[in-house]
Formats: sequence, C-alpha cells, structure tokens
Amino acid sequence: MRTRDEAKEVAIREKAIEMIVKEGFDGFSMQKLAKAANISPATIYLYFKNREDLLNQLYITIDEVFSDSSLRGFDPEMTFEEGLWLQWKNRFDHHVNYPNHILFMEQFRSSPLVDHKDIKITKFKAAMEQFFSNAIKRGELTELPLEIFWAIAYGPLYTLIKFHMLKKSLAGRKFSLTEAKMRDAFNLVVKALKK
Amino acid sequence: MRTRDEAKEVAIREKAIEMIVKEGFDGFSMQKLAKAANISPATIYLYFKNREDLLNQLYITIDEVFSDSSLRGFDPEMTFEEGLWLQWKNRFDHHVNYPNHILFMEQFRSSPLVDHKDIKITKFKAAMEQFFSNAIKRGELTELPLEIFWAIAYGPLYTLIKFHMLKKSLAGRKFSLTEAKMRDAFNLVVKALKK
DNA sequence: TTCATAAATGAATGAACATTCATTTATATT
DNA sequence: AATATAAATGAATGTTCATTCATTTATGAA
Repeated sequence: MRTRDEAKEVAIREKAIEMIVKEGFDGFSMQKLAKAANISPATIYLYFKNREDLLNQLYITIDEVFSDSSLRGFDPEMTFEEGLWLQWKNRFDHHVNYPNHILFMEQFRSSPLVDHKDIKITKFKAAMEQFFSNAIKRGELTELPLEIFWAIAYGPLYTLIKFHMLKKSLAGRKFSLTEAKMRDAFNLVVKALKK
Repeated sequence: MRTRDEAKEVAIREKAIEMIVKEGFDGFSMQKLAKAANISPATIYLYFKNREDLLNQLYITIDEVFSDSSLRGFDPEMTFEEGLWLQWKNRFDHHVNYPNHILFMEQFRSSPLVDHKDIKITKFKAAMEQFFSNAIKRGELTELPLEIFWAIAYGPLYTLIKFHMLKKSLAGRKFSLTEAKMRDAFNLVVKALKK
C-alpha cells in the first residue's frame, strides 16, 4: 500500500497558519489552502475531518507549543523573581521563534469557531497557579487576588510583545525589543509586586 | 422625494457589530446582515459602498467613540497620578458601556481588512504623548522609553478588562471587576512608575 | 392632489465556497 | 513481478456569497 506523506500534513498546517495570519479568516478557504500547499482539496480531508476540525487542530497544537516553550526550565518552586523572569524570557523567545502564533491566536481567541470547552486544562495552568501560591506562602509578594497578580505580572510583557510584532508594519517607527529593554520593564513589575 | 431612514443605517451598523462579535468574520455575510436588520440586501448598498467600506466605517466609528470616551474630562496637564487614574476609569467605563466594541476590535486589529494607513493620527494620541512628556518634565516618573511606560501603565488594565469580558463565558469562575479592585491594581502600577 | 425623486426592494448573476466521489497512483508485502 | 491497499486526485455538487438592476414605494414640494 501507499504510505502517508507526513510532509503533506505539515504543509497543510503551516500554509493554513500563514494564510490566516496574512489574510484573516475572510481570506481563508479550503481551495486556496490546497493550492498554497500544492495538493488537491480532497487531500486535506484525509488529514482533517473538515474545515472546523482543521482549525481546531491548529489551535490545539499552537497552544501546546506555547505551553512547552513557557515551561522550559521552569519549576514552580523557583523564587518569585527568578521564576517570573524565566517566564518573561521564555514567552518572549517563543514569540520570536513563532511570530505567526500570537497573530493566529489573536484572530482566534474571541472567535466562536473553537469550542473552548474541549480544550483540556493543562499542566501549564497548574504550574502557574502553584508558582503564584508558593510566592505568596514565602511572603515574597504583597497579597493579591490571582487576577491582579496576573494582570500586573504579564500585562506589560504582552503589550511590549505586541508593539514588537507591529513595528514591522509601522514604517517610520523604530522599536526593537532587546533583552535589556525587557529587563527594565521587568524590574518595574517586580517593584510593583514585591513586598 | 422619499427621505432617508436614519434608523436603517443605525440598525445596519449595530447588527453588523453584533454579528461579527457573536459569530466572527466567518459567520458574517451581507445577506444574513440584511435579514438581521430587516431590510433588503440592496439597501445596505445605499448606505455603504460595499462590504469592505461597511467594515471600515464600523472600525473608524468605534475608534472615534473610544477616543471620545477616553478623553472625557482629561487634560494632559493633569498630574501623572490623577491623569492616569482618570484614563483607567474612562477606559473601564467605556468597555462597560460598549462591551461589544473591544471584542469587535480584537477580531479586527490583526486583520488585513482595514487599511490602517488610512486612519488619521488622532488628537487622542497627541494628548497621551503630551501627558507622558509632562509627567517626565515634572519629574513624577522614572525616566523611561515611551513604549515601556505604555506597557506598564496600560498593559495590566487591558489584561483585567479581558478577564472581565471573558468571565461571562467561564461558567465556574466568579470574577467581577469592581472599582476597588481596579484601584488596587492601579496603586501597584503607580508604585512601579513613580520616582 | 399630483408630480418628481430618492429610498427601498426582491430577484437575479456569476463567482467562490465546503465537501464528496469515482478514479488513478504509489508503495509495502508477497 | 504481481497484488492489494491506502494515498492522492480533479472534477463535480449544491450552497452561499457579494453585488447589481429593473421595478416599486414613500414623501417633500408644487
């Protein structure tokens, strides 16, 4: 029998992400995707049940890749400052390595296409909550509701990353996110959160 | 001659935003919009040149409403703490008054549909930059690149607002954004930014 | 009340859409 | 080399799409 060509599935996935990021959901169709991936439209249906399934698979995979990146070298037992800085670096690196992923996620997050209930609660979330409660227990943080901690700890990072992603399209502006600049922002965040 | 029915344009605009927020771009079509607004598809084309023009008009209007809300009672000469808190309150109120708008904008921001170059640089942006440079001049802030100031000052607010918008769909969670909670987060931000 | 005119329409058009299916093609096993 | 089988296909299906247009409707001005 003929064997499955793994490269085809990879091509479908990559081109799909590329297209959605570049043209939005509006410009995305199965026939255009097939053309971009140099296959027949029918081939897509060998690898994915249908359009919705394809989009869900992309979402889930991208979410997993993010989790893995974010947890690289991370341990919830780390001190607050050490652990949070590693999170900043990991997440920044992730967005540099997969610049399409954050744009893809932005298109998706508020979209009703993904059945959010299906997405399993990851070890990622558990690790983050453990890390937070450890830091409180050790008295490293002023006591805070989790959502306020979260907002102060990561809100600035994401705003910076978004600036960084956008700069390519803003001709005049010159803004590049160096590790030194991130560190400056990080130090302010620590100043806000530390006891 | 027959007169223009203003209510029709309003209905078109409101239903369009509603549909896009509820079903995403995927679920949005001129014929469905016509049905939802109780008019003929052809009528939409009396008020908007075409689909792209309609979406652009929505984007521009929503952006203007946001600017107006944000600048209500604001003066770039305000002290840093007073001015920033007013911004937080104004922006929060805005998202409470127009909960659809932030969701609409999220669908749009990274979308290639809107020709971002066409959108005029608003007095909004000028006022914000003035406010920032005043605060530096007066020595109220540690000296910072604008993008870091921006990230620390507003990143946490938007993360909080997003939590708040999401909570409706997260059955189990109970999180409501009170002014007291906002004030707690705000105080931490001030702690980070003040000299 | 009549007339002129712009608003509003429903039906029609051709293009693009997601998906299916009868064939063809490649390959692992024999 | 022959066979069996799953991969891969291009063309076709019926649906929905954005947009247009000939016609009808409502209303301010006469």
